[in-house]
Amino acid sequence: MARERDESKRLAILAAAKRLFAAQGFDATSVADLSREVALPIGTLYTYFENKDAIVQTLVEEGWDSFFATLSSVANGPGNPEERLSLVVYRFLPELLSDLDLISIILARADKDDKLEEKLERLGGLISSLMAELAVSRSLVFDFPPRRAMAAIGIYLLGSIDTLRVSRSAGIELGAEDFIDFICLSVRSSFGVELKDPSSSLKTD
Amino acid sequence: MARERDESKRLAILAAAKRLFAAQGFDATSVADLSREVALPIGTLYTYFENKDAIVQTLVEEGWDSFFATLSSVANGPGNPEERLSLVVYRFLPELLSDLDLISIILARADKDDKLEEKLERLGGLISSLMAELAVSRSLVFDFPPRRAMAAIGIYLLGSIDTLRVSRSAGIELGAEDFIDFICLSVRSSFGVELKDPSSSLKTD
Amino acid sequence: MARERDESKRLAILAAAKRLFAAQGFDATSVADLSREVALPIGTLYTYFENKDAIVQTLVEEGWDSFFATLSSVANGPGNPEERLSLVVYRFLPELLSDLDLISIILARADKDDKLEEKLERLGGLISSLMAELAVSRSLVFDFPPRRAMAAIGIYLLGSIDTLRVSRSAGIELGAEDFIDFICLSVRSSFGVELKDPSSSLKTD
Amino acid sequence: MARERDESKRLAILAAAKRLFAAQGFDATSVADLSREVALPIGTLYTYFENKDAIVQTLVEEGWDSFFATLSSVANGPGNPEERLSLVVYRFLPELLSDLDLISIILARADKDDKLEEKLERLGGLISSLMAELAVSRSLVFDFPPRRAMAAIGIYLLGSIDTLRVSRSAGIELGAEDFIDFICLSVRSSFGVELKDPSSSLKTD
DNA sequence: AATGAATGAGCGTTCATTCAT
DNA sequence: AATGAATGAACGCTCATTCAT
Repeated sequence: MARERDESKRLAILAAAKRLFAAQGFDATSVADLSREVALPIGTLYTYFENKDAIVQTLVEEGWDSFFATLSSVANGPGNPEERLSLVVYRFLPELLSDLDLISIILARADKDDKLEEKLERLGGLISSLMAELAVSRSLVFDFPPRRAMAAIGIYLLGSIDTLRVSRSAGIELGAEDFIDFICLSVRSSFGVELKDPSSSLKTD
Repeated sequence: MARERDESKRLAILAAAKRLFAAQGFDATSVADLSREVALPIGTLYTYFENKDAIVQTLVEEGWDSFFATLSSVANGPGNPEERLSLVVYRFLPELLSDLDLISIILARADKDDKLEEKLERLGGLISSLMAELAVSRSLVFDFPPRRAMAAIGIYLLGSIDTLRVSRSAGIELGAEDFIDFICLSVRSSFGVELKDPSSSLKTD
Repeated sequence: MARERDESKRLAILAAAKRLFAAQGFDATSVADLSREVALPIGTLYTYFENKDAIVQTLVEEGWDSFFATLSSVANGPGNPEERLSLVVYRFLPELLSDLDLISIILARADKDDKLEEKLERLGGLISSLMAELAVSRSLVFDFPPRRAMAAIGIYLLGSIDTLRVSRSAGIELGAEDFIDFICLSVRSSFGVELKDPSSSLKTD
Repeated sequence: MARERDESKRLAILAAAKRLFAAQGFDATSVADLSREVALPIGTLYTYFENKDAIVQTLVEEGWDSFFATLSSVANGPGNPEERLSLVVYRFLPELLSDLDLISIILARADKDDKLEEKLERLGGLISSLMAELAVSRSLVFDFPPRRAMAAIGIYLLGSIDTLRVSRSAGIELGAEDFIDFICLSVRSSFGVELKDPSSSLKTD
């Protein structure tokens, strides 16, 4: 039998692509660069991916899948709405911000993603329904029509991501905790909900 | 080389470049594309700009200059801090968001901008000092250490910009007013300051 | 390498190659295309043939062998010269024209065939000697020096083949019978010999 | 002003392409080969032709145009039908056969030519109407239904061309005069028309 | 013996920049 | 000064063949 297709090579290609595409951009990265980075001949890259575009697309799709998996396990998981919102902020957001390379690529290629609307709707839906549950549990009337909800989610999420990205480019040291800090502040002053870090809650009470 | 003779041609090149770079990206736009779009021979482009990169750089620099001019005239202008903050939100932000092409380019090339840190500091400084004035005038103690201020400004500004950009790519219709609406809401609940549209204030009082 | 084990696989490869090489050309057909068409792994093709070129060469050689077998059985067979010439036209020519794929390949690769001269001489010899017999039996003096004979045979044979091939490309519906019809006409007016379809001759006399 | 587009370069490219495409085939000739043969950098070839395919297409189209120009000037020219048919055979056919490289390419790419039907109809029309005139002038009733006429023209024309091509590949020395000789013989025995070489007719009468 | 992943030279094409005019 | 044809390195990708399994 001939050699088996080697998943570790596929993953190595994706990892190298993530590094290079984030660092220098998709167009500025040649397949030859990629082949050098991953230490595999050019032809081999084409054994694992149909073309250069398929590499970014896989990166983006698997990235969203992973983010969605974390987000929905947290947003639809057990616990009351406050706890789940805390998890979104203290678990999901740091995971998101930890993969700055991937989100740089996702943002840079948003305009080429033809399932983007679907993804945003899904993302918006998950967070909106969590907010709605929170409103019900608190007997509050949140005045959040869809457009305002969309704007709010976008601003907090994309704002955190992009500020992190840009500040890193500028050599300014901001970290995930700075955004979490600000979002908690905003949530408290807007909704009167105090989000607590679930990992430290074990100790406090 | 680069002998600026006819300002209208120079501006036409920049305008065409803004359109094309925003629509298809810097790398995907050839100098020949640009020459076709602006209906000027390739050689002429090189009379006005040293090379392709100098075109984006000029676009980015003049864009920031224009944004700064508006922002500082408003932030350092006459009126009390509340009024000036209102102008930032109701005058500066719409101007910023109206030039989506330019900010797409600025964001996409942030990582190549070697004066980015300086710009962000200047931007942060302008807004931070306005916030500080607001605190003094209101006798409030805003707990806004530099990192939190940076995060806040980044989130609102970049969040608005990028949400607008991404939503447009996804075919979702959000407009500047949705972001203004959300930011006013946030400012009110965080600082207790009610921002009013200055254009309508003429009539109310 | 090239260990002929399973004759049916070898034939399947040749049949698939004939189809693809005729339809898209030798250079435009990849070994991978061929492997897909014949539903056999690439490696297996190399078990049956040393390389891609050996496949066309085999196709061409076996094609000529088959044509020669038919032609010489008919030209050297029983019957008087008129009957045998009729068989050449009514039996051999239709067989030749029925395998348009093969003759397309043979013609397209004529310039790479290093036994071409030998083949043409053999072909010319078979037909020339039949014509000579016909002359003797009719007590005619055919003025057919070798060059004229060569030209005549080439024109009728290659002319029929190529006109059929080209007309098919152009979507014009010409069939073997049109060429037989014309050749019979030419033979009658040139040599005064009436060629009759041997299959119908059973009935007529 | 910049350099002017240089027609002599365009022609040099076409001439080199004719040589190489005829000698080794279109697919087997790389653009780099062509650039070497014509002693012009690769990029320059793309200044004159959109792509490799456009080069053959130009070659084929301009080739047909030239053939048609000769053929129609001769077939529709002055003189009685016999004289004009003589010119077709003694003027047009030698011109056709003299450019063996070009006709090799035309034949090899017939299946990619999407105006082939149109060309064949035009060619068939020119010759058919000349034959019809000949019939009228001779008060003969030629029994040439379209399919038979098509077959006849194809056989003589393509047969001559392809026999010449193949015989040259095989190292057999046949020349245009051999085909002219055979065609005159066929015309005489089929139609009773004696074709005379127009260049020698000056002397004979 | 049978396989199909691996390979890398070579393909057709592009394009930022130069420079003869 | 203004031009656009010229350039050639570099691009993304293919594929006949090999060889580890």
